[in-house]
Amino acid sequence: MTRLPPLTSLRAFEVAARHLSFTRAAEELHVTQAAVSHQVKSLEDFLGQPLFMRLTRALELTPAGESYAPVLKEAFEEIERATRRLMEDQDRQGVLNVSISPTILSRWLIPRLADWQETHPEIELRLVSTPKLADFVRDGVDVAIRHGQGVWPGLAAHRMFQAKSVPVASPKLMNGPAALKRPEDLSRHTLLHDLVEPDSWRIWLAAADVKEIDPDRGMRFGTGAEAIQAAVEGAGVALARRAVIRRDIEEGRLIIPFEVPMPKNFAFYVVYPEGAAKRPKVRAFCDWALAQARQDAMTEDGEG
Amino acid sequence: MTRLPPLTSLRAFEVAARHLSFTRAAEELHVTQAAVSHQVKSLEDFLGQPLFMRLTRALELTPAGESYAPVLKEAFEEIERATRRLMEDQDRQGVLNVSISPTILSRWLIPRLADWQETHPEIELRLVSTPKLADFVRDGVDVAIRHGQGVWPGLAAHRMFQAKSVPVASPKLMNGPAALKRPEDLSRHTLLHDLVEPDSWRIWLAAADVKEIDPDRGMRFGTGAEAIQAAVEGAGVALARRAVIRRDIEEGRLIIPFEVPMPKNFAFYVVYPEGAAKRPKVRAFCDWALAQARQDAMTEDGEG
DNA sequence: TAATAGGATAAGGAAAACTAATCTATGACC
DNA sequence: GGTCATAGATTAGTTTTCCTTATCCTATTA
Repeated sequence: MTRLPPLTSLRAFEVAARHLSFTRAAEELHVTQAAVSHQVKSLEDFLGQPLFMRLTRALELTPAGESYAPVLKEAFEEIERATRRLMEDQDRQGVLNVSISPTILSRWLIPRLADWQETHPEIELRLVSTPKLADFVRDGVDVAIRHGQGVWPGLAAHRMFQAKSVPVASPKLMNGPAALKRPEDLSRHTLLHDLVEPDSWRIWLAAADVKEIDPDRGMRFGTGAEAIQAAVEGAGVALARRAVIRRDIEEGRLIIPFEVPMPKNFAFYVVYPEGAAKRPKVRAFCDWALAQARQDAMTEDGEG
Repeated sequence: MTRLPPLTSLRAFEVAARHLSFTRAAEELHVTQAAVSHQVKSLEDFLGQPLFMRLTRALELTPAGESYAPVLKEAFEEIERATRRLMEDQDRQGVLNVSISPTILSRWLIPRLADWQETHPEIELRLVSTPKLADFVRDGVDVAIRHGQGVWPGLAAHRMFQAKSVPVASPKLMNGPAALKRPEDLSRHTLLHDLVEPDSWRIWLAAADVKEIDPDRGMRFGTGAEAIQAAVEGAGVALARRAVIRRDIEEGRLIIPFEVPMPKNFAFYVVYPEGAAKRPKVRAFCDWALAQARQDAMTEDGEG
């Protein structure tokens, strides 16, 4: 099979030909005008002939471009239609697979499930609660709620709410020579990790600007609840969401020795494969979850 | 318009679906098996569903893949057909525009023009002899003969023959305190440049492993012939092809003070836009020029 | 004639794509 | 039933491509 021109440049040309404007093509493609200009130029170089005549405040297609553009338009539309069809077929069954970490499942989603069933009786949620991040394709997951910085390659992410973790420890650890006064004092205590968010200490220590402590040392637990239990028993210092340990604080089993400001983008996100943005069920869940999160923000003010 | 999946991954999937093998798809695309594997995976991630079932020594399309592949095949074939049509339309007129530097035009092409007219009477060559590298699109050039390392982005290049340059100077410069004995001695003489190959001294000095001399200093002339004339008159040291200065050497006007081995890939190349590889006229010229160059190699042995 | 609109261009940086090396699974062969 | 060969997956690192920022250029238009 013959070598095709670079597909990115074909796409840029097709859009530019439709708009007869590099600037507007750039908007459609969510890139800059310079990018489109480059791509079209490189396609012209490949073909060895110009596709546009650059007039003063207008573009015009050359005869070559004139004959080329409609074919490309048709080809890309075909691809687009097929892609959409593929996505929609996935939505035939009334089931939506949601991957979600155990903590946020029990603390956040379960209490709101009644609302979901009321507003979307036709869509049955199938909840996959794994500590590890799900692989969308392999695990057949449609949408997930994840903790992170909002950037996952190939995935679309919408911020729900900030998930600020604070260090918690037994009050016993506040006295003595190793008393927890400043973040640096953590070097003399055991860090309690959980596998649901294995990076939380790394993130926290970076935010606290503590470089001397190896974020990987300490003990590992399956879930956050187990790590917190260990903290209650004085085994070390865990990271926990404020909402989760409110009761323990009030009843004196745990204290928060100190806090540091966390970057805003560490938060919970609704996440799905980029191509799934148009799937009605994914859309429905995403919209619902974000609306719920917005409500939280209003009523609880600074949850998590 | 809806977001399309990454086009590179669509292409990889389409080829893999045709072969039902990542390995063979990789061959067709001139990449490695790992590249295809990655691309297909990323497409599956984008779509949120698998397109292949990986059996043990075979690939099988999932129903989704089954319905997707033929559409893509058709779309890419359409693009391919349109591209070929575009290239062939360029060949309507019986004229081929050739960009070529003045020196090689007079020294190499002109003597062989009769042969071209004999073997390809239907194609009229239009020779564009510019010192500077031609812009294929803007200058309407179909094919060029250029000097370089054989790598130009977006262009296909076929090596014709090596173009080894040697330093030449008047015999007068061989004596006295600044006598030319080793490449380092050039620091005490004027470098004579020409605009046709403005980088030749830079390349030569790099090959000679001389770092102390600024390759840009010296005098500049329009053509190699002028620079050589200046060398004859003792103005400095020029770089010239052996064939060009043979007479001057024999008659004692110039000498070659020393030589250094030059990398093999510095040579003259037949060059055209990648997409033009299938154009009959470009093909014809390219084949002819390469055949001529091969003949040279046999009869002259080490020309240039 | 200054302001504006739209494209071109250069240089540097970010992201995607590719490679090399290695690993895994399984069917074939003796 | 052990060993070999085949084909895809995976990981880490590199290369290439692509994109952006900033600036320039030209022709209109106010």
